[in-house]
Amino acid sequence: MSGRPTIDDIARLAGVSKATVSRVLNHKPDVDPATRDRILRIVEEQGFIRSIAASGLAGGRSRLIGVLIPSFAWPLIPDIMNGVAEVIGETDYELVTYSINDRIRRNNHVDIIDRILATKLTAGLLAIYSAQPPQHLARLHRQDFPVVVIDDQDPPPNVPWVGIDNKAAGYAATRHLIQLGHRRIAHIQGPMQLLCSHERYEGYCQALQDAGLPLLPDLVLEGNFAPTGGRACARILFSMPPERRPTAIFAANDQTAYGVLAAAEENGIHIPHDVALVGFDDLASTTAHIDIRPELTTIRQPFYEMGQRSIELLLSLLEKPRFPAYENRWRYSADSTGRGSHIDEEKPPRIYLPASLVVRASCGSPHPLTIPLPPLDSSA
Amino acid sequence: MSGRPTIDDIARLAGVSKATVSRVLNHKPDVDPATRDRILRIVEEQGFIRSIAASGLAGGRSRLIGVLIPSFAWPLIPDIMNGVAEVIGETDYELVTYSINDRIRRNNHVDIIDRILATKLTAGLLAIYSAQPPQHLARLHRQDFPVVVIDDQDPPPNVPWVGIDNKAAGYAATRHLIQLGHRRIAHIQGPMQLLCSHERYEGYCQALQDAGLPLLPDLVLEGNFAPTGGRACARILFSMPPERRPTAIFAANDQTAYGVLAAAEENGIHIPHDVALVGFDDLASTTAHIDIRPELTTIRQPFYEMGQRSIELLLSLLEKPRFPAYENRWRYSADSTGRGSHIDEEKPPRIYLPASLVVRASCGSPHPLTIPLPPLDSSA
DNA sequence: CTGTTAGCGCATTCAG
DNA sequence: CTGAATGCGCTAACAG
Repeated sequence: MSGRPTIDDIARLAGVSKATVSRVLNHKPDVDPATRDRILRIVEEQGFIRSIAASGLAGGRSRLIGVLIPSFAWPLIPDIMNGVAEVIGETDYELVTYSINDRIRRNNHVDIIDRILATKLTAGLLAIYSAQPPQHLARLHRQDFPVVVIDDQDPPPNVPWVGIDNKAAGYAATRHLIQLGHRRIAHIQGPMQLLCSHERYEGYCQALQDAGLPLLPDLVLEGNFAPTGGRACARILFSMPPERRPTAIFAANDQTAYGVLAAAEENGIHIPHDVALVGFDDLASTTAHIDIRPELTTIRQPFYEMGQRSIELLLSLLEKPRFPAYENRWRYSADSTGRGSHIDEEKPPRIYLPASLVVRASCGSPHPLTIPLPPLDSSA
Repeated sequence: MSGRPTIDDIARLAGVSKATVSRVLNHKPDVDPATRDRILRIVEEQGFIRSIAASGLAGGRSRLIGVLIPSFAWPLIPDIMNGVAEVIGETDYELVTYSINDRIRRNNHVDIIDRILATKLTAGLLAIYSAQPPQHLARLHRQDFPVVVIDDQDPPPNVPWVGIDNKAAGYAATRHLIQLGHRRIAHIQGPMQLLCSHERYEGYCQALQDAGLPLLPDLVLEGNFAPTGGRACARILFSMPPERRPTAIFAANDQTAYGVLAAAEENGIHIPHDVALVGFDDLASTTAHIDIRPELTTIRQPFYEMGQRSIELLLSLLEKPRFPAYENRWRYSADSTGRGSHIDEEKPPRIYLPASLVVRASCGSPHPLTIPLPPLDSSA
């Protein structure tokens, strides 16, 4: 008892065997309520926290959750991670972060996924927006390693996934501009290697079509999800003769829209007076720290909730009894093509979170307004 | 050998005892070079990575590094963490992130520091910009728990620390404006609970004094390190009668400067023509993702390097032989007041990294220009 | 320089 | 419902 208390100390103090203490700590049902309470009280008094390393080793199941992120500088990460951290903070799990580094890891025969598997350090993995080929994740999943994917570009079938309906959101953004009376609506896409870029574009096309508007190829340009791309594309659009120039732009994300704003200023184009602008993402961590004028009408992705839900889902994969499944907590849409995966018997592994349209000044709205998107309406 | 190889498998394949394998893995010097190579080859072939949990348990020294961050959304974090992750990626250590959540943790009798100590999960801690009272960190340090602090508001004496010389940087920013010919230079401070806000302000005062300029109290306002504060303060400054209005503003960080830009636009004030503006930080993760016009003249803090150096320092605290100390790699300035701490015999635990002045359009410079700051010249 | 022996702190059998 | 025994995978003393 010189250092921190160990489970033996607690057992001694409680007058029980350490096996019983262990049972209580692991939420086993078959313990006498009285002794359970006594043990918990002593645990509390002593400030006892059991060693994650030891219990992981002994039980074969660690209480560390891995989070794989492309880069800490990817703007979505802070928002998502705050949600992740909030849920983890309520549990006795901790977070191990793996980031995909530009530079080579020391042992470059073994990639990160191998490393995650080989160290057997973490009990499960949350993969955020992975730039890794999804097959790697599929491999993990196939090996019965619990994985949840957030917004991956093309989630392997049956890998649990949390995200939004990008097509519906693209549809809503475009429809908003149409309802404002715009007829020449441009779209600056995200990088077309990403599935979400395609989906948002599909929503754009669908909205035009549903409104009987023509899809004008000149008004669709591929950006890069960064201001540089938005700026370059907007310059092209703004240099068009007035009669062909768009009166509104749907940018595939906010950063692209920032580039559009810069280009507009260069060209003496006033937003929203001359051109209306809609973005996509509405990151809390960004909007709190910069001061973009005019404020952007945009699609808000619920990143914080994505973080929460994805960790909750992962935890339920790890310990169903403690962290019950979410049958009724969210809307989900089943991928019914699964065959053979052990996850098949589960509820479908795709969780769609509701996005919303946030109307602000860049479309001419005097007062901000948040409009929830309707449930998966227009999805083909 | 059905699952992942274990150290026994390697030992068997190499025809040695597992103790020897362990010695090799732990970089012990006393192993026959030939067998060492053979073992390493087999380790490589098998893709063997030893369990962090088990080796931590057995050796009493884990290979997990804790990183304590206030919030993932704090803008400095991505830049720093990328540097941290790069160094960690070269080692066999992994990162455990602890973030200070607004909400209560489940067991709120035990704060995060206690938790970090109690789980004995991590071998050391990097505390970034902690909003926690520094005494907590001092407690860790006193318990011989290896800690390194980045840019903490008031680092306890003798706790290893990595950062910049804020006073010198504030001095350089202000002097730049003076050299441009400005005489009425305002300063929008950071929140004055933070030490760095005081230091930057001191640099500002010193620069004015050295130039024989009066310190005008009306021109010093306290912001909050966010655009809202910058905007509010700038409105006050811009509403002053022309003869008292500043011709230049030194904002204590870039986010504050963004607020100034917004206020300028509101008031029809042109930057840099009417008012020159200097910021502070120059975060790579921010500038890459937004498109602020005009581009900000600012002080660049080497956050990526801070991340790298702080982890290297922490690693050297943990394993001096493997990760040698940094006697000659950086300039440092000793805090010679230490008494009794075991770190005393070490090289001084304060590492000052060089900042630089980045000249851009917000001061009227047509072309960006980076000027390294001179070594700790003007520090009192 | 190397093998043998004991645990690290805990979860999990298996009896009772 | 509970205690005693066994071992997770690895490192750290020991001897040799």
